[in-house]
Amino acid sequence: MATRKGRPKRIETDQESARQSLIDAARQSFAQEGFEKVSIRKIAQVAGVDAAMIRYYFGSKAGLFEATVQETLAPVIAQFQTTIDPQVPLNPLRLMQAYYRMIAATPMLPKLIQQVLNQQDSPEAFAILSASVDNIIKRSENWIKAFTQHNQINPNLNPDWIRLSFISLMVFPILAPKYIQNKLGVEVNEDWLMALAEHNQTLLEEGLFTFSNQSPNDNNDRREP
Amino acid sequence: MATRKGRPKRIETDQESARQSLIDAARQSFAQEGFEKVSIRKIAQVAGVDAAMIRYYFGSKAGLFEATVQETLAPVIAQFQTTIDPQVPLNPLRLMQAYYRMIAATPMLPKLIQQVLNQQDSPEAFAILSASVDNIIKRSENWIKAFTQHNQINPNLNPDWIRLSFISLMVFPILAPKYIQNKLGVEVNEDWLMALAEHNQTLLEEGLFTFSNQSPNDNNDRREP
DNA sequence: GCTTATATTCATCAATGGATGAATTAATAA
DNA sequence: TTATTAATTCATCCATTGATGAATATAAGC
Repeated sequence: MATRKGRPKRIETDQESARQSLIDAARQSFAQEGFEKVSIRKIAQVAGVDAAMIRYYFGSKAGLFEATVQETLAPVIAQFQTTIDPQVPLNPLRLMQAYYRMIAATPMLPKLIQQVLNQQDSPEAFAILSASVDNIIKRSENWIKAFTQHNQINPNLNPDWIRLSFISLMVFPILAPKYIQNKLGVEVNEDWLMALAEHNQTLLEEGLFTFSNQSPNDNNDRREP
Repeated sequence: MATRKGRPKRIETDQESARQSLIDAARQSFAQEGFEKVSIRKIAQVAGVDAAMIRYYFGSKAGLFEATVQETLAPVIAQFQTTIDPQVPLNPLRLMQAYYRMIAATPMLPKLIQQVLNQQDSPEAFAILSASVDNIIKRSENWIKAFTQHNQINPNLNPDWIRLSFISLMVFPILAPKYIQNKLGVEVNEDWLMALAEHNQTLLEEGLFTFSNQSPNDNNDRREP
């Protein structure tokens, strides 16, 4: 931004502060290319700022990642947590919708989360995430237990894995590689995500077929007896 | 391996060739840490070989990645393709089982595939993969069309997305970050995967609940009317 | 046996990347 | 007004990395 050295004159236009520009550029770059692949020089260039500003504001590249993830996740997770607030029992559809609204508002979130979860860098961000995950897991345990006790869950399923199934349906579409997303007609925006939530719920409730207990084999399938 | 310079004496023990050691080390390292993160020196060290061997056999780091992915994928994909051979109509359960057998035999495959699909490096490997994906997508189209024409698919579902659902259930568990896998009790070995295949199929066929069309809300759920 | 091809290590180069201190300019406090 | 603090660029250092050209030792062909 600043063309010459020294502290820039205060200007009252709406251009972002250098710090914020860096966070924005970092969020974008880290999500797209991953922590290792992007250089601080590239990020600084995208932000239109000298690379030394990263040290000034965040201490290091890792610090920038930390701050980026935290400032991106924190508000959105907080919002998410209130949406599924503990006063109201956990409802899978509502959980999924809350999650999808969160994603729609910040599309690069999934990739960022994936990175935090994979490379254990950024302990702060990891703490935020794992706390949220633990919360959901914990509450879903009660949910499943209640349903199991009332024999409402299909006895042919492994009850330990229905959370896995639920999360698979919920998360994979928005986490899949772009190539796969294109092949499968994935389009991450609010409308599409809300429709997918309905689709997923219907699938979980009713199954894939018109007539239950019908095998999904091909018409002329010849399987071993 | 060789301690001193020059071509090593031929030895009849069963130790691998340097080339093979490199491929093995690379497969391991690339899958665990990603292309950018691992250095050729690290790979060479794991392989017990000088880093210059990478240039000698593969030309470059990218060449090593290419060769690694190709030599890892090619045989396994070929096997996979025959398992779902075109003579026999595509059966989802069989497809999933074939896929899981492939994964069980080569556990680092999913991460490798993910990398190839994400970073467009390694055009050869990408070609192998996309050919296989295209094949499956194409054949599943027929499968879905047939079912749709006979009104066998739940009309409340979006037929364009049932492949997405299927693949979500199939792929996410083995692709999820380790942290999530642990939380959800994922354990990638043949037995577990085969059981998961059954679970997934049951879920798709019958849905989650004992009584169809029952809403999965909490008992005392208070949702907006 | 001599020559050529093969397989291997070693030393090093050039590029890239992250980190850092200094210089510079503006805002703010005393 | 002056001294201090804040915000910024610039030049540069140092480590890591991928690539490369020897040098060296064995195997293989004639």
